[in-house]
Amino acid sequence: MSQADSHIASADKRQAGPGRPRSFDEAAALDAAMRVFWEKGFEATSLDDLTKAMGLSRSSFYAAFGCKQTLFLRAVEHYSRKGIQTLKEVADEAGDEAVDAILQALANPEGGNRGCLLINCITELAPHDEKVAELGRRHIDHIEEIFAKAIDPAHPDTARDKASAYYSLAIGTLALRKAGIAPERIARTLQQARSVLPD
Amino acid sequence: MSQADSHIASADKRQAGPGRPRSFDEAAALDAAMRVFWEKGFEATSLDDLTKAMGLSRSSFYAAFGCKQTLFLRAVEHYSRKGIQTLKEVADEAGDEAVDAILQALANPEGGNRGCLLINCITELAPHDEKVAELGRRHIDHIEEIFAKAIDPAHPDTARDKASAYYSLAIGTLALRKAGIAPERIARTLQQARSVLPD
DNA sequence: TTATTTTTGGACTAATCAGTCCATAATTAG
DNA sequence: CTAATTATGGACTGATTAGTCCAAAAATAA
Repeated sequence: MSQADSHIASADKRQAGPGRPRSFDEAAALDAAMRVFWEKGFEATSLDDLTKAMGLSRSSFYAAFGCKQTLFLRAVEHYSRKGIQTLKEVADEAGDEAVDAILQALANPEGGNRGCLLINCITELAPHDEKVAELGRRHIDHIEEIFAKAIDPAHPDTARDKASAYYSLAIGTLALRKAGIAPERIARTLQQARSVLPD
Repeated sequence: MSQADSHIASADKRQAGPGRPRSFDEAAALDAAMRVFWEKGFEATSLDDLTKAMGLSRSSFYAAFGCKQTLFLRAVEHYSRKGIQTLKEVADEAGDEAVDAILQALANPEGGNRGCLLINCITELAPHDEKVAELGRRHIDHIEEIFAKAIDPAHPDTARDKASAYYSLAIGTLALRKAGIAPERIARTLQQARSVLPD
C-alpha cells in the first residue's frame, strides 16, 4: 500500500502495547459494514444492523470507527478501491476485448441486484453531501480512465468522451436490473449499443 | 382521464355532502408530497417533512392518504404519469429531431439535481419492494416506447433495443450530474454517443 | 505483584420516528 | 333550529434512532 493510500484506508492504528487487545479484525469489520450499506443504503441501515453484521458491541464500534457517517465514508472508499482494482484486472486479462469485458463486469456486479454501491450512494446522498459527491467523482474518473485506455491505449485522452458514454450506459443498465427487467433484455440492450459504438 | 387511469390516480373520493368540507386540495397536496420524496428520498423523508410541505395536520394526512407508504406510491405514480406526458409532448414538438429532444429532456430534468424520481426510487427501494419495482418497470417501458417511436416510427418494435440503450445512457448521465460532474462534460458525453449511434 | 492502559458488554439517554386518538370546528340534511 | 357527519389541530404513544457511559475484563510494563 502506498503512503498516499495509507492515510485514506486508515488501517488499524492500534499497536501492540498496554491495554486489552482487540478481539476483532478492523478490516473484516469494515468489509462487513460495506456489505450492509450496499444492501440497504445509508438511511435504512441502523446501528444495530451494523454492529450485528460486524460482530461488535456499540462501544467497540464507536471506539474504532467514530460514528456512522465516518464508517460509511470509509466503507464506500473501501468498496471503490476494491472495485477499481478488480476492474483493472478484468481489463488486463481481456486483452483486445477489454471494452466488452469492462462493460460486462460493470453491468453484472456481484452480490444479487444491489447494483454498485457508489452509484447507489450518489443517487441517495450526493446532492446533499459533498463528501459523497467527491468520492463519487473520483470513482467515476477512475472507471472512465480504465475505459478510455481499453478503447484506445495510445490516445486515452481523446477516447474520454466515448468512455464516459460507455460508463453511463452501464450505469443505466444497473437501474434496469434493479427494477427487475429480464437479464436477457439487458444483455440485448448492451449488445445493441456495443454493435454500433466502435472502440 | 381514462377509466383505467382513474382507479390509479384515485382522485378526491370526498363528495359534497354532510360533514365539514376539506380545507385542502388533495391533488396539490399529492404534488407537494411528490416534491419532498423527490428531494429527499423515501427513507429520509419524515412525516413532519410531509405534513409541513403539504400544509396538513397529521389527522388530515392519515384520513386522506392512509399511510406514508401508500402516499409514496401515489406520489411516484403521479410523477411518472406527468413525466411521461411531458416527454410525449417534447417528442411530438421536436418532429424528426425527437431522439435528441428526448435525450436532452431526460438528461436535464427540471428541479435542481434531484434526478428522476423513478430512477431514485428504483435505486433506493426496488430490490426490496416489488411494488416500487413494478412501477419502475412500467415507467421504463413507457419511456422506451416513446424512444422507439422516435427512432423508427414505422417499426418501433425493432427499434426497442436501441431505445433501451438510449434510455440507459440517459439514466447514467443522471448519476454523473448528481455527483457534480460539469454539465459541459455530460453534454459532450451525450453528443459523443449521439454522433455514433444512428436512429 | 501492582499500576496502567485499552477493550468490552450492556444499560442508559434524549431525540425522533410513524401512527393513533379525541375534543372541537364546520358543514349538510331535515 | 337540531341531528348527523366529516375535518381539523394537537396531544399522545410505544418503538426505534444515533450516540454515551461505566464497571468489569484483559492485556503490558515495572
